[in-house]
Amino acid sequence: MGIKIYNTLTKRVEAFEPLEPGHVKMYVCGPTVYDYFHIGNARPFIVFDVVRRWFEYRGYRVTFVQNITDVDDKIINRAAAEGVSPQAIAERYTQAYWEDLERLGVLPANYQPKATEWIPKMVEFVQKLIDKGYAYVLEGGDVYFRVRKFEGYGKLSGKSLEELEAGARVEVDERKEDPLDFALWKAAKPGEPKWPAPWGEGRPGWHLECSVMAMGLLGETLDIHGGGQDLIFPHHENEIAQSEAATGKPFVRYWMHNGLLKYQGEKMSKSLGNFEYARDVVERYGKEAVRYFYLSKHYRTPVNFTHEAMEDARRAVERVYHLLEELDQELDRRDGHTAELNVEKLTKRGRTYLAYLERAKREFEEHMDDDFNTAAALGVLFELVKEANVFRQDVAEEDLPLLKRTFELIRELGAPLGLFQESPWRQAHGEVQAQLVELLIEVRKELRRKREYELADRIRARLRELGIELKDKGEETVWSYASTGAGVEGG
RNA sequence: GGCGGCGUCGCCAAGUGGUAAGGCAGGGGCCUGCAAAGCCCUCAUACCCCGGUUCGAUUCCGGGCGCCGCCUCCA
Repeated sequence: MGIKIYNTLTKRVEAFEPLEPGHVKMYVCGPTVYDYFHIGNARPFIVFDVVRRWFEYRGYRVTFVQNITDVDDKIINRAAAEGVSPQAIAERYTQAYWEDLERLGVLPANYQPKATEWIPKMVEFVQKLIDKGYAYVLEGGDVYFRVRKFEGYGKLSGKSLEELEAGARVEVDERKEDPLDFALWKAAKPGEPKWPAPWGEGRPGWHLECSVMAMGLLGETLDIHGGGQDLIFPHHENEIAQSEAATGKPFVRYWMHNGLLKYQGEKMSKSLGNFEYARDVVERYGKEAVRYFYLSKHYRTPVNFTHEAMEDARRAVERVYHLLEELDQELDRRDGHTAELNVEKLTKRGRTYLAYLERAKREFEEHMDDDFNTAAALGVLFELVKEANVFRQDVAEEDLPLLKRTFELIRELGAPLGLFQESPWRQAHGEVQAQLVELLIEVRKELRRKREYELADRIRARLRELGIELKDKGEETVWSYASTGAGVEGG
């Protein structure tokens, strides 16, 4: 039935058809590298990471571009404040950006172009707009885009020129032909980074880079362009104007915008000062809790950040890992890892359960296809966890392959969400350590047999302090790495 | 003021024209030497309010109220 997407441009959910069959070309606005990104900034990174993974899950080839804005007022200001070069700031935070994405489990984009590496292309692009009469040069060397000349300005944000004019704030630059016009090129000021251009040295305006790099890497018409809702106006509106003015072709076919993160009821924002760095939140709750936190909501709705919610998310993720661990160890105990699934041999109960597994998978996929409804999909996944927990209580020998199938299915469905792929078990921490733990379990088993509970409990308590959790099941004991703090993440 | 979004259990959050998934928290029980995990039972009868359409609306329409975002750099 295919993937459906809510398109900001049409304000409707539409069936997705890529321009080139089987190949999705998507672009998402990346960071301005002047600081670590905050937990709110992490939302689009995670959301579009999942969009990308879902297309791949569905068999599409995806070319995903995410830019890095490494020349900008904020970088220049920060550099001045620290007394270092803008380049040094940009390099430092570009590096940090990559590190943080990795910590969030976000797959790297296929292309991560830096604005400073595309300046000549941008200059060409501006020249083209000037030649076509869509842009004009002011005396000092600033170049502006002539908004009124572009028919359809406002189609993305739903704004009319009249409204915009009425709402226009006091305009600093009186030399502009029209208050609505926006900067394509900023003339160099003393001490600022600058590049040569036919109309004078300077640097590109913010909107310009996205258009130039997106079209440079993906072609004149993109399938998908994404970003936060706060970018709809003016950023994306301006991108459309300049791109379509230059090429005469539709710039983007599906515009996707994620909702924003609130913090204590207000928008989380650097300028308001009410934010927490993504890296700190990941450190505290683990990457999967952060991903779960976002994915348990629809990507277009606003969400409120609280530590309670992060803690809940952490526990929810833990619940799934507990099941995986139980399944794995049950398979170990009963030599079930190699058993082949053969429907003929299953018990009646097993067949019913298998049918359920298949239905769950289908429902999960349908929800994901429906405008990436990760919240509903996760609902299906947790229902599966529940059913699996019931099923595994009493499994006939013939049905053992279903335990394996359950384990695999959770991994399979978790993969496009970037969840449940970790190994919180022994292999994540090395064989020797695992054998040591098992040795202690052996000793403790003996102690319990002798009813020397005091010592047995001390072993359990001390291991707990080391992040290793023991759970007794009658005579046997299963163990896992505890997930408080960084535990589940393999810490 | 203009544009857009949102208002579902204590908290988070899907969803549907025929009385509502899931997670977290809570209560009772089973299991256990104890614990942890798990299981079973329980946990929305005004789905913001008021009208309307309908045999029937939380779901559609209209009007309110409240909250949020954008209109300025911002994911």
